[in-house]
Parts: sequence; C-alpha cells; structure tokens
Amino acid sequence: MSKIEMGKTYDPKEFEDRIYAQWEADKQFSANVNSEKEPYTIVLPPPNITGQLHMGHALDQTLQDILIRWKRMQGYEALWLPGTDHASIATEVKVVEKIKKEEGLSKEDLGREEFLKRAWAWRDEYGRRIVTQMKKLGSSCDWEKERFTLDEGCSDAVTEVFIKLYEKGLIYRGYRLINWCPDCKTTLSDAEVEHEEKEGNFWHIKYFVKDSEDFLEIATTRPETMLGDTALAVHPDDERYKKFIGKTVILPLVGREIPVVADDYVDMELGTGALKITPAHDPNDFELGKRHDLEQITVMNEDATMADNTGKYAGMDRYDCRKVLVKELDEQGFLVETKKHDHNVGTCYRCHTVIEPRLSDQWFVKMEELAKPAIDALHEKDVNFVPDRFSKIYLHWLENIRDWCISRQLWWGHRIPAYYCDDCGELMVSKEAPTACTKCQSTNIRQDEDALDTWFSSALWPFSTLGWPNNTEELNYFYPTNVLVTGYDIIFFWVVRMVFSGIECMDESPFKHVFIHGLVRDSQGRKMSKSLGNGVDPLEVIDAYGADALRFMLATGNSPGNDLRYQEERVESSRNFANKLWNASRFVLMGLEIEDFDLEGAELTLADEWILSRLNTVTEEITTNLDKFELGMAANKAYDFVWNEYCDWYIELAKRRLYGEDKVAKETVQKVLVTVLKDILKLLHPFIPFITEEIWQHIPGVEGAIIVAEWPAVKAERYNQASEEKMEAIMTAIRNIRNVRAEMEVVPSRKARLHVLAEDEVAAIFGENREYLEALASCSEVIIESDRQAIPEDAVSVIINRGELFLPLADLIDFKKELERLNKEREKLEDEVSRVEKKLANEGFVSKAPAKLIEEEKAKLEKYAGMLKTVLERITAMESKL
RNA sequence: GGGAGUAUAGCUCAGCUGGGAGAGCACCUGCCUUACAAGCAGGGGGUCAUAGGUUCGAUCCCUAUUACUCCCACCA
Repeated sequence: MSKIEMGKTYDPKEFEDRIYAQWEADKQFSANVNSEKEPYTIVLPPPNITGQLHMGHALDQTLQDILIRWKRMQGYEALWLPGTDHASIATEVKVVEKIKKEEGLSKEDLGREEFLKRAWAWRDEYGRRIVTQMKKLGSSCDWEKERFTLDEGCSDAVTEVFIKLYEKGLIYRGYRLINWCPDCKTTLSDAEVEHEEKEGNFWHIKYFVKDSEDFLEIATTRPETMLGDTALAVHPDDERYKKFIGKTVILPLVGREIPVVADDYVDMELGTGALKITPAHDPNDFELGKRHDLEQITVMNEDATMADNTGKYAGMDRYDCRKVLVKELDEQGFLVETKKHDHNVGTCYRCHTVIEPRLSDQWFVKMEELAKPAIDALHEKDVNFVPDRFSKIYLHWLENIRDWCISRQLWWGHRIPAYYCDDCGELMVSKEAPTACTKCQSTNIRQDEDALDTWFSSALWPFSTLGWPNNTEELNYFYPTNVLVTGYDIIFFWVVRMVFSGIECMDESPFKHVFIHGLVRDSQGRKMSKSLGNGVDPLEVIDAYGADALRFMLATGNSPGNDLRYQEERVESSRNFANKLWNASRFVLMGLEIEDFDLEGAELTLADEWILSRLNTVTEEITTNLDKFELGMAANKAYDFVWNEYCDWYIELAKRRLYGEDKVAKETVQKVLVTVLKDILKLLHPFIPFITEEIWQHIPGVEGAIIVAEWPAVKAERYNQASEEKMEAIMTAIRNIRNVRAEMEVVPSRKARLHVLAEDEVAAIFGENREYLEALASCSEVIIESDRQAIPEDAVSVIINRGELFLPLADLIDFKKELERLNKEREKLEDEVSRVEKKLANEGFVSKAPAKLIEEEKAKLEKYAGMLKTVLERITAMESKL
C-alpha cells in the first residue's frame, strides 16, 4: 500500500469515489454463508423506483450502514441486502404520465404488453440511478445480492404465498364494497386511504310517505348518491319516527318506492336522526343493507361520472350532479335547508382524489387468523420496537384489522395467478396457466387481469430476497434478520405485513428489532415535498460537503423515532469536524519514522496514561450506546473525545516531546498518538466511513482496510482512574490560569512564572508535570514553593483544591481589580459551601440518601471550605496592601 | 371520538435507570501559537411550558392545565 502524503485540506471529492470503488473491488460488502461466523442481517427497505433518493432515504440508509459497518467490524458476517420496489400504483402513474407526454398515448392505446415494456425501461433507468446514489452515500450493501420486488425470484415467492393462502382459505374472492380511486381507476386497501378534513354541507331533504302528505326529513352530505338509495333508516326506539317504520316513501325527483327500516346503527342525535341508505356507495349503508336485504344499486361509473341507470344525469361528474340535484330538490320543494358541515373524506394516498366506495369483485386476504401470531410475537418479545412506543401503533393496527383487499386494476405488478374458464366459469388458482379447465376441459381460459397490491410483495421481502420458497443455505443462515430500520410512516403498510407474512411462511418473525426513525423535515419543520419545492437533494449536499458530513449530520442531533430538521449549518459543522479529524491525523502522521506502535514496555507519562484511559472509557460508552441503538449519542461522544480531549489537550501536550531531542520520548509519544488515532478512526468508521478509510490507509504499517478492521476492545487493565484524576487537576489549573489571564487582559505572548504553594501531594503533581503548564498556560517556569513568604507580592492568585497558584505580573497587576475578582470567587465558593452544608444538615438526606452520595458531598464540602479559606486569607492580604 | 409525541440558552436539538443543566450554530473579547481561521483561548446567556402531588431531593416519576404536531376512526 503506498503512503502518499495527505493533502493540506480535507477534500472529500478527492477520495470518496475512489475509496468506494476500492471497497467494491475488494468485495468488502459481500456476505456469505460462513459457519465460522455469526450472521448479522439487515434488509434494506427497498426504495420505490418512482424517482430518485431524497433526504429520508439518506437518513434511513445512514442508520443502517452505521449498524452494518459496526457489526462487520465486530466480526459478524454482516449482510446488508439491497433492492428496489416496483411500487405498482406509483410507478404505473408515472409511466402513464410519461407516455402521455412523450407519445400522446394512453396505456390502453399501447396495450398491456407494450406498456410493460415501457415500465421495465423505466425501472432500468431509475433502478440504476438509485444504486448510484446509494453508493455516493457510502452504503455498504452486498450489491451482488441486489433484488427487485418484481424479479423472477420475488415473483415466485409472491405466487407461492398467494397459492398457499388461497388453499388455506385465507385468500378469497368476494363481491364487496371497496375503496375505489376514480383517477387511478383501481381499488385501494384501507391503509392506502388517507382521511382529509373537507368543508361540506348537510343537505336536509324531505322524503314523502307514499300516498301521504307526511314526510321524513333526512340529512346527507352526499345528495348525488340518492339516485342509488334503496331505503331510509331510523332508530327503532326513536319516538319521532316509530310510525314510519315499515312504511314506503318516494325517492324525490326519481319517484322510486323505497322502504323505511329500523336499525340501531342509526344515531338519533346526529342530523335529523333519519338517514338515507345507499348500499352501493357507502360502507355503513352496505352493511345495513345486508342486514335488511336491500337492493344495491350502483349509480356511478369507474371514473365517478353518473352511470347510465341515472337517466338524465348519466355522464355527469359526481360533483356536477350533486349541484344539479340540490338545485332541482330546492326548486321542487324537497330541500329543507343546507347546513355547513365539515367532515373527513377518504382520499387516494397517491393522487388525493376523493375515494368512491364501489361494489366489485376483488381478492382479499382474511386477516384475523394471520394477525393473531403477529400480536403474540410482540408480546413474546420476538419483535421489539425501538423506541418502544411504536409498539402501540403496531398493536392497534393489528387488533382492529379488517380484510385486506389485494387486487389492483393495474398492469405494473404481480399478475394474480388466478384463471377463469370462459365456458363454465370455473376459477382455478395455480402457478402455471392451466391448459384446460379442470372442470369442463374447455381450453377457453383467461388469466385474471388484475395485479397485486405492491405491499403484498414487500411483505415477503425479508425472505423472498434470500431465496424463499427454495430452502436455500442463505435463507437458513441469514434469516431471521436482526433489525429492520424504517420510518414510522410505514409501520402498518409494511412492518406489520412483514411480520405476519414471515411468521406464516417461515414460522419466525422476520426481525428481532424494528428501529424506527422519523421524517426529515426542512429547516422550518415542514415536510419536504415536491409541491412545496423545499426538498433538499442529498447528492447536492454530498457534492458541497462530502458524504461523511451529511451522514454525520443525519446521525447526530436527533433521537430515535423523532423527526429531524435538515439544517445546512449542521452539515457544515459536521464537515468542520471531518476537517479537524483530517488535520489532526495529518499532524500525527507527518514525519512518522516508526511503523511499530506497540506500547508494550514503553515509559508512559501522565498525559499518555490519561488519554489511553479516556479512550478506553469512551470506547466502552460508545459500544454500549450502539448496542442500545443510541447512534446519535455514540457519535457525539466520539466527536467530543476527538476534538476536546485528543486534539485540544493530548496533541497539544505531545508537541514538546515530539519536537524535543529525546528520541525515546519522541517515539513513545508517537506510538500513543497513533494508537489512539487508530482506535478513533475505528470508532468513527461506521459514521464517517470515507475519511476514516482514507486516513487509515495513510498509517504506516497497517494491513487491510479499516472497513474490516477489528472494533476496539475495552481493556480492563488500562483503565486508570488515578491518572484521569491527576490530569483533571492539572487541566482545571490550566483553565483557571487562562481564565485569570484573560480577565486581567494579559497578552498571550507574555509568559509568567508560576509559583505553586500546595499540599505536598498536590505540589508533587504540578512539579512532575510542570511542562504541561508551561506548554498550555503560558508559564515560563513552574516553581514549587514551601514558604508563603517566598511568593512575590505583585502576584495574581489562582485558588485550586488544596493549594494556591501565583502568577507574578508586576506592571500589569491592578490590586483593585484583583480584589474584585477574588471577591467574586469568594461569593461563588460561599454559595457552594452553604448549599452543601444545607444538604448535609438535612436529617432526611443524611438518613436516606445513598452512602456514596453523602461521602461525595462531604468531600465537596471539605474542598470548597478549604478553597474558601484560602480565598479569604488572600483577600485579607490584598486589603492590607491597599 | 380515540391514541401518541413535543414544550430545555437567541435558533436547532441532546440529556440513559430522579442526586449540582449540555452540544452545535449565533453572540461578545483576545489571538494567523510552525495540524487545522472549516482554527485557538476566554466569556455572556436557561424560575428545563403552567399548577399541584410523590420524595430527603424532580428537567426526569404521578395528576391536571395550556400550546403546537402527528397518527388512527364507517357516525350519515
């Protein structure tokens, strides 16, 4: 491996693509059945091929890549299985738009076969684009295993499941009222219907009793459906309307005779307490109609225009017809009043057209039996949500689930493996098209025209991608997967369905953990959307700041399950961190003459021991955080350690030895610098893979890539609390000296002697490590004093625990100012002392608080009281001079 | 109509099982100190939404209230 000089500034463009290509060439992402290793599997939530990746994908994938890279380093056979989703309805809409625009044709003009050709071409183009984008982000997927929900294997799985469930009676064909999108001209499942609050009216209409002046007043929000009314309904206990029950009323304008039925579904409080029943256009009316054996009259076409059976209204759009009807009802005296009434209406989740309930023959999955084991899986902790609160959403959905309508009137998707005999009407479900009817032997057989709900194939993703229904080695090894990472917005579209499908087909939940993240919003908290034009393209961000900066920004500053605002400043600060790491590494590696960084037998200084000990502590914390899916916290800890401890303190302290004459000391400090740097790079690699790999490969003597380097182990024997405490004392002293100097407005270039007057133990620490103070506190020399008399009179003092530091600043010292400063210090210490004293005087605290805490408080009291005493003495001395 | 989330520094957000409030950005002061001005050093700034309760002790637990956000729901 060649060790080229590192560039002076961090330039991600210089190496990100190169590093990714190198990983690919070295097959670092490939995971294979390996009995020596434990598997760790994540399947990528397959992005829709409808377009390009957005920030949400970038977040989703960053989190997965962090986990996969971390586990790979921990020695697992880590598989991240990528792929894309054909997104039946969404893609079909796009392709229809495209051919309309480019060729001026409709999909019917093209015909099924030709249309599918265009759709596959679309898939090739966008599928490729998505892969390119993911690589830019650094996603370490095993691309050789890339799958597509509509590829051969996944399609086999779909057919297999369909037949299996059909044969078990869990898939059936039924004539039901389904959700119909008049624009997409297909059915939708309940999950695909979004409810939107819309302004509307209650129209109060008179329905006259046959051969009578008596009438019933009903209220409706959808007068156009009256053309399909087949009854009126009232509550059986409603005194106002009891006399109407069983009577016949005349449908206004139309003249048709319909009955008045009693049903306790009717709410007496709502509207007028009487309602019209249109079984073919309202789910409740449908149910009620079945109970009363009412006729179902469909009065609308597929495109929501009025049907031929509506006479003069035929062909009108449903809303135009509504206007006309209301006008006519009014003119003819049937309309009593119009009241404003806002209500929720169902809309298509793709095009937001108002759903029209429609009667038709469709395929359904019977849910009750499938839902049960999925509910149990959660209770038995086979499936665990992170954060746990999302369990409720999952449970609520499963416990209230209704049968799932899976047939779609679309071409782009898995065609339903059902066949009909045109002669005898026999229905056959089979893998291959039957050559002849199993009942009448006719060869006039045609396949069901419909395709399956796109989520039907997504539901099988965790095992269809591993080879199911074939009993492959990979399936046995990698299934069940370890964690599913996804947004909360598709818990019921997808997560729920994967769980029950996994249990049904594999007898085992498809994943142990479901790690839920939120949505990426814009800087003002709005959802990113095309219509608002506020979307931020991850590729542009990567172009400007690098993939590592984007990843780090996405991984930090938000907690699991919560939404995240995209803020450019945060990407910038992440980029700055990368730059910091780059420069620190450059400094450490510059002029390195050794390749062996083994610290065995090396003579370590306090600073060495301190940084190694801190590294160890931080390693342990980060590992624990990752175990608990606290990725943001882990990243922040690494950030703090690198910047505030390694760079700001250790590197600064290392400089003296580094530039010094002592060769052994120089080598030792280089060893420590590199040892710590190596672990830093490893700890950061899952978050910022490119820069860490690039730097790693500049380290002399390293073999192999960091992507497969071993995750740092926590070393019990190196944990050194004493060195951390000693170092802390010196660091505090340095901070205090800097603070005093800044307050006294001493220019940094002016050095001063430091006199230390302290208890022996403390004085010893300062004496042994005087060079730290010289290096970082502008001290020209450090003198340990044993006699107060020896301290120059014109010195500024810094009170420390069990001691006092003096800085003689001759001409600069202003006694009045110094006195002010000391008095401020005194106040602070007095507050502290009185706070602790109060606490310790509290009977309840002393008797009930844990012993350790009480000890700590006592130690604090001693410390602060001691410091306060010193400050007071100092003040007295100063005052005598004024 | 149910359910959930959020409310912490000027802004965006962390804060694990209750034990002296943190970061990034912004702001103020001083520094080009031979890795880094994408930097260094120092500093200001918070009755942790409100009111109660539990506790020796509450940003954290409980109750209620307010504001915002989201999800679910067949009430015409």
